[in-house]
Amino acid sequence: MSEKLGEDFFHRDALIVARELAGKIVVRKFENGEVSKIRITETEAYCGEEDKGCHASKGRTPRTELLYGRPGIIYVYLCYGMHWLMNVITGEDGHPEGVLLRAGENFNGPARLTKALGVDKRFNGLSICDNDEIWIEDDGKKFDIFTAPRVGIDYAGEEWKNKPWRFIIRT
DNA sequence: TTAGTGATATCC
DNA sequence: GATATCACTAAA
Repeated sequence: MSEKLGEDFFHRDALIVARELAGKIVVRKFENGEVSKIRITETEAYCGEEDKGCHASKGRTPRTELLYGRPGIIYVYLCYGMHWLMNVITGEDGHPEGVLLRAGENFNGPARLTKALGVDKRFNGLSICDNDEIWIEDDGKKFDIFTAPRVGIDYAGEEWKNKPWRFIIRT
Protein backbone atom coordinates (compact mmCIF):
# COMPACT_ATOMS: atom_id res chain seq x y z
CA MET A 1 0.00 0.00 0.00
CA SER A 2 2.44 2.52 -1.11
CA GLU A 3 1.26 5.80 -2.41
CA LYS A 4 3.33 8.13 -4.54
CA LEU A 5 3.28 11.64 -3.18
CA GLY A 6 1.90 14.24 -5.55
CA GLU A 7 2.32 17.96 -5.85
CA ASP A 8 -0.43 18.60 -3.32
CA PHE A 9 1.72 17.07 -0.61
CA PHE A 10 4.44 19.62 -1.21
CA HIS A 11 2.09 22.50 -1.74
CA ARG A 12 2.06 23.26 1.97
CA ASP A 13 4.20 24.95 4.56
CA ALA A 14 7.78 23.66 4.63
CA LEU A 15 7.50 22.92 8.34
CA ILE A 16 4.54 20.64 7.75
CA VAL A 17 6.08 18.94 4.76
CA ALA A 18 9.38 18.42 6.55
CA ARG A 19 7.63 16.80 9.49
CA GLU A 20 5.54 14.52 7.30
CA LEU A 21 8.40 13.68 4.97
CA ALA A 22 10.32 12.14 7.84
CA GLY A 23 9.64 8.41 7.70
CA LYS A 24 8.59 8.39 4.06
CA ILE A 25 10.36 6.38 1.37
CA VAL A 26 12.50 7.75 -1.42
CA VAL A 27 12.32 5.53 -4.45
CA ARG A 28 15.11 5.66 -6.99
CA LYS A 29 14.92 3.82 -10.27
CA PHE A 30 18.25 3.47 -11.99
CA GLU A 31 18.89 3.32 -15.69
CA ASN A 32 19.62 -0.38 -15.48
CA GLY A 33 16.18 -1.00 -14.03
CA GLU A 34 17.27 -1.50 -10.45
CA VAL A 35 15.08 0.12 -7.86
CA SER A 36 16.21 1.15 -4.41
CA LYS A 37 13.98 2.40 -1.66
CA ILE A 38 15.37 4.34 1.24
CA ARG A 39 13.51 5.49 4.32
CA ILE A 40 14.02 9.16 5.08
CA THR A 41 15.14 9.49 8.67
CA GLU A 42 15.95 13.15 8.92
CA THR A 43 14.79 16.35 7.25
CA GLU A 44 15.22 20.07 7.75
CA ALA A 45 12.93 22.92 6.80
CA TYR A 46 14.14 26.11 5.19
CA CYS A 47 11.56 28.81 5.17
CA GLY A 48 11.74 31.94 3.11
CA GLU A 49 14.01 34.93 2.71
CA GLU A 50 13.71 35.92 6.35
CA ASP A 51 15.16 32.59 7.39
CA LYS A 52 18.87 33.34 7.55
CA GLY A 53 19.67 29.67 7.15
CA CYS A 54 17.95 29.53 3.80
CA HIS A 55 19.95 30.20 0.67
CA ALA A 56 17.25 32.53 -0.53
CA SER A 57 17.84 34.88 2.42
CA LYS A 58 20.78 36.34 0.54
CA GLY A 59 18.56 37.35 -2.29
CA ARG A 60 17.26 35.84 -5.44
CA THR A 61 20.02 34.53 -7.66
CA PRO A 62 20.18 32.08 -10.52
CA ARG A 63 21.04 29.34 -8.07
CA THR A 64 18.24 30.01 -5.62
CA GLU A 65 15.78 30.69 -8.38
CA LEU A 66 14.47 27.17 -8.05
CA LEU A 67 13.48 27.76 -4.45
CA TYR A 68 10.96 30.26 -5.69
CA GLY A 69 9.45 27.83 -8.12
CA ARG A 70 6.63 25.37 -7.92
CA PRO A 71 6.31 22.87 -5.07
CA GLY A 72 7.68 19.41 -5.73
CA ILE A 73 10.76 20.64 -7.59
CA ILE A 74 14.01 18.94 -6.66
CA TYR A 75 16.76 21.40 -5.77
CA VAL A 76 20.19 19.79 -5.83
CA TYR A 77 23.00 21.81 -4.34
CA LEU A 78 26.70 21.10 -4.62
CA CYS A 79 28.41 21.66 -1.31
CA TYR A 80 32.16 21.87 -0.75
CA GLY A 81 32.85 20.77 -4.28
CA MET A 82 32.10 17.12 -3.69
CA HIS A 83 28.78 16.63 -2.01
CA TRP A 84 25.33 16.84 -3.47
CA LEU A 85 22.57 17.82 -1.10
CA MET A 86 19.00 17.24 -2.10
CA ASN A 87 16.08 19.48 -1.29
CA VAL A 88 12.47 19.49 -2.32
CA ILE A 89 10.69 22.77 -2.85
CA THR A 90 7.50 23.31 -0.87
CA GLY A 91 4.87 25.95 -0.29
CA GLU A 92 3.45 28.49 -2.63
CA ASP A 93 4.78 29.18 -6.07
CA GLY A 94 6.95 32.29 -5.68
CA HIS A 95 7.80 31.75 -2.01
CA PRO A 96 11.33 30.45 -1.31
CA GLU A 97 10.99 27.52 1.04
CA GLY A 98 11.99 23.91 0.89
CA VAL A 99 12.95 20.79 2.75
CA LEU A 100 16.44 19.37 2.91
CA LEU A 101 16.63 15.59 2.95
CA ARG A 102 19.32 15.20 5.53
CA ALA A 103 19.63 11.48 6.10
CA GLY A 104 18.22 8.08 5.21
CA GLU A 105 18.29 4.71 6.89
CA ASN A 106 21.65 2.97 6.66
CA PHE A 107 23.56 6.19 6.43
CA ASN A 108 24.13 9.48 8.13
CA GLY A 109 24.74 12.70 6.36
CA PRO A 110 23.05 14.41 3.46
CA ALA A 111 25.78 13.73 0.93
CA ARG A 112 25.66 10.02 1.67
CA LEU A 113 22.01 10.07 0.83
CA THR A 114 22.46 11.55 -2.61
CA LYS A 115 25.45 9.32 -3.21
CA ALA A 116 23.40 6.24 -2.43
CA LEU A 117 20.60 7.47 -4.62
CA GLY A 118 22.87 8.41 -7.48
CA VAL A 119 21.49 11.92 -7.41
CA ASP A 120 23.51 14.71 -8.96
CA LYS A 121 22.84 17.90 -10.76
CA ARG A 122 21.00 16.17 -13.54
CA PHE A 123 18.08 16.12 -11.11
CA ASN A 124 18.22 19.81 -10.34
CA GLY A 125 14.93 21.34 -11.40
CA LEU A 126 13.05 18.10 -11.90
CA SER A 127 9.67 17.70 -10.31
CA ILE A 128 9.73 14.87 -7.81
CA CYS A 129 6.17 13.98 -8.66
CA ASP A 130 6.60 14.01 -12.40
CA ASN A 131 9.44 11.77 -13.49
CA ASP A 132 10.12 8.06 -13.46
CA GLU A 133 13.60 8.05 -11.97
CA ILE A 134 12.96 9.29 -8.47
CA TRP A 135 9.93 9.92 -6.33
CA ILE A 136 8.67 9.63 -2.77
CA GLU A 137 6.21 7.10 -1.42
CA ASP A 138 4.13 6.85 1.69
CA ASP A 139 3.95 3.25 2.80
CA GLY A 140 1.55 4.05 5.60
CA LYS A 141 3.97 3.43 8.45
CA LYS A 142 3.98 5.93 11.25
CA PHE A 143 6.97 7.02 13.25
CA ASP A 144 7.57 9.09 16.31
CA ILE A 145 9.17 12.32 15.28
CA PHE A 146 11.37 14.47 17.42
CA THR A 147 12.80 17.84 16.57
CA ALA A 148 16.21 19.43 16.98
CA PRO A 149 17.95 22.64 15.96
CA ARG A 150 19.27 22.64 12.43
CA VAL A 151 22.93 22.01 11.88
CA GLY A 152 25.55 23.63 9.74
CA ILE A 153 24.08 27.09 9.81
CA ASP A 154 26.10 28.83 12.48
CA TYR A 155 26.32 31.78 10.17
CA ALA A 156 22.56 32.29 10.43
CA GLY A 157 22.77 33.80 13.92
CA GLU A 158 21.33 32.75 17.25
CA GLU A 159 17.77 33.62 16.40
CA TRP A 160 17.58 31.28 13.44
CA LYS A 161 20.02 28.57 14.19
CA ASN A 162 18.16 27.50 17.31
CA LYS A 163 14.85 26.97 15.58
CA PRO A 164 13.73 23.35 15.98
CA TRP A 165 13.23 22.91 12.28
CA ARG A 166 15.01 19.60 11.98
CA PHE A 167 12.82 16.53 12.06
CA ILE A 168 14.15 13.10 12.94
CA ILE A 169 12.27 9.84 13.24
CA ARG A 170 12.69 7.75 16.35
CA THR A 171 13.65 4.23 15.38
C1' DT B 1 41.76 17.60 13.71
C1' DT B 2 42.59 18.58 8.96
C1' DA B 3 42.53 18.23 3.82
C1' DG B 4 40.10 18.02 -0.17
C1' DT B 5 36.87 19.97 -3.72
C1' DG B 6 34.24 22.97 -7.16
C1' DA B 7 30.15 25.94 -8.04
C1' DT B 8 28.55 30.38 -6.62
C1' DA B 9 28.62 35.13 -5.10
C1' DT B 10 31.17 39.07 -4.52
C1' DC B 11 34.71 41.96 -5.17
C1' DC B 12 37.90 44.31 -8.18
C1' DG C 1 39.25 38.55 -14.30
C1' DA C 2 40.11 36.81 -9.01
C1' DT C 3 39.15 35.17 -4.43
C1' DA C 4 36.29 33.91 -0.36
C1' DT C 5 32.77 31.09 1.05
C1' DC C 6 30.12 26.90 1.83
C1' DA C 7 23.58 23.23 4.43
C1' DC C 8 30.24 17.94 4.15
C1' DT C 9 32.97 13.54 4.38
C1' DA C 10 36.83 10.67 5.05
C1' DA C 11 40.99 9.71 6.89
C1' DA C 12 43.90 10.06 10.87
